[in-house]
Amino acid sequence: MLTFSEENHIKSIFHLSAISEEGVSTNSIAENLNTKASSVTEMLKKLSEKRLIVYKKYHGAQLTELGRKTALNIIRKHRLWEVFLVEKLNFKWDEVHDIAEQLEHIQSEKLTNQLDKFLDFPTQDPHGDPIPNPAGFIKFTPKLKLSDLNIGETGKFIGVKDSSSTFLKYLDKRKISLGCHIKVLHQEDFDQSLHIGLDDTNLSISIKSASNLYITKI
Amino acid sequence: MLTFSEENHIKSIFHLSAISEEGVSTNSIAENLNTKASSVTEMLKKLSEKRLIVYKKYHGAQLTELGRKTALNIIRKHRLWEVFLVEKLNFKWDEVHDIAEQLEHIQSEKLTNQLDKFLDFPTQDPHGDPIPNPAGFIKFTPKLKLSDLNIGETGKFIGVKDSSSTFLKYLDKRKISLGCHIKVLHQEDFDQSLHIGLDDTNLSISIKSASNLYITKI
DNA sequence: TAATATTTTTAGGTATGCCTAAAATATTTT
DNA sequence: AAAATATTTTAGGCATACCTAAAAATATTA
Repeated sequence: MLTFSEENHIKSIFHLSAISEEGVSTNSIAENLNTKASSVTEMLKKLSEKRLIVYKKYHGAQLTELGRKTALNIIRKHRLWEVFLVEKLNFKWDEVHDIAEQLEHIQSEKLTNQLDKFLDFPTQDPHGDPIPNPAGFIKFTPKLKLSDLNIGETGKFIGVKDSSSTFLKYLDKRKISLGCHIKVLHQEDFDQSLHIGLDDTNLSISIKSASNLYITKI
Repeated sequence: MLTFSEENHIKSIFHLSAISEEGVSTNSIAENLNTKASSVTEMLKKLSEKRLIVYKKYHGAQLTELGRKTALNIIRKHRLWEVFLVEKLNFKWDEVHDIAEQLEHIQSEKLTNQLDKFLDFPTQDPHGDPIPNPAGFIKFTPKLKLSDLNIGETGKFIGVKDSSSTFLKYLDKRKISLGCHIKVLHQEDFDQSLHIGLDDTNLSISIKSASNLYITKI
């Protein structure tokens, strides 16, 4: 049985591992968890004793197979709860994270599996991230961007890559909101900008903006 | 924001208050929470400072109005989650308590209210206990026993008063299991024993046993 | 490669929530 | 009402999970 803090550290190391193959640095974990490097060092020693990570002083942490399984189980729970909140309780995409952060720590394998069944075994969470199966297997599917679609295809807007407030305001102004359906109508040759159909209106967005929008094909 | 431990103490005091009008004793709380009297004393001081209880040294604790509201909110969450687990995730009555003990601490008013709506505003949990409304109002309905039914009425078996293993074995042998429907067919004059209909079989049980079975009318 | 800068660890401190044992208070019995 | 018993509080410890500041190790750069 792990504490909330231990679980959060494991999860953090998992997410940060995706970025580089190297050990995950103490500072990056501290930053990710809004805590201090010295606190992380203590925790790394503990997790190492519990065989969840391999830790060498001054050289960061790497998850063991056990640690990876543990992380994926937490992520599985997090994402299943997010699906539940959005699909069953009518939450919006951007409201679910904090609640799922709490729910992901609930301990009951049966609960997780029954929830999975109740939701009809979803493969993605509301942000388009894959949901690990009970064995901790995760299907790695690179996130699709709007700019990856071919002319004529339609996508559902599920997230942003760069979430700077300037960009979010840009989206607001153009009424591009989460969950809306976007059809790629045409691409300009000279600047690669895209003409897109959104509800009943057409508009044009730069290739830079288009590659900042995550979508799922529909 | 209260810690899990603070919430558990508040809940414990609420449940123990139902028994007597007096202040709830340190020892009874300790026993209820599987902890020690000295730990409870510390906590009572803290809860008193937070205006959740009135605490006088050596004379136990009583909830303030704020404390009562707090307790009822936790109980509301606990019971709503129990309904969710039984009705939506197919848990059995006796499997839900430990999970609900965890879920009752999740902080999100919106979550609680959306869950309430999703479950179609249930008024009772799977054990027949009433669910407080968002304002902390609880409809006190004395638990019905099988012996309270009139001849011809049918009840759903939702719990036992005395849960001694001899009694549970007695129920097992007679195939009286949680959730089953029991119709009162006839009462013997000389010993008040009841003839009851259970699925396709009839059987006879003593008035003592009948007043040990909690039911809801259906 | 030596000096400097950055990162990480260690050392020592705090709050929470638990514990045991001893002291203080309340209750019951004689 | 005094003695015996039971309950409750205080005092002092322990583990977790945080913190700051100083020391140690690593990385960078001149």
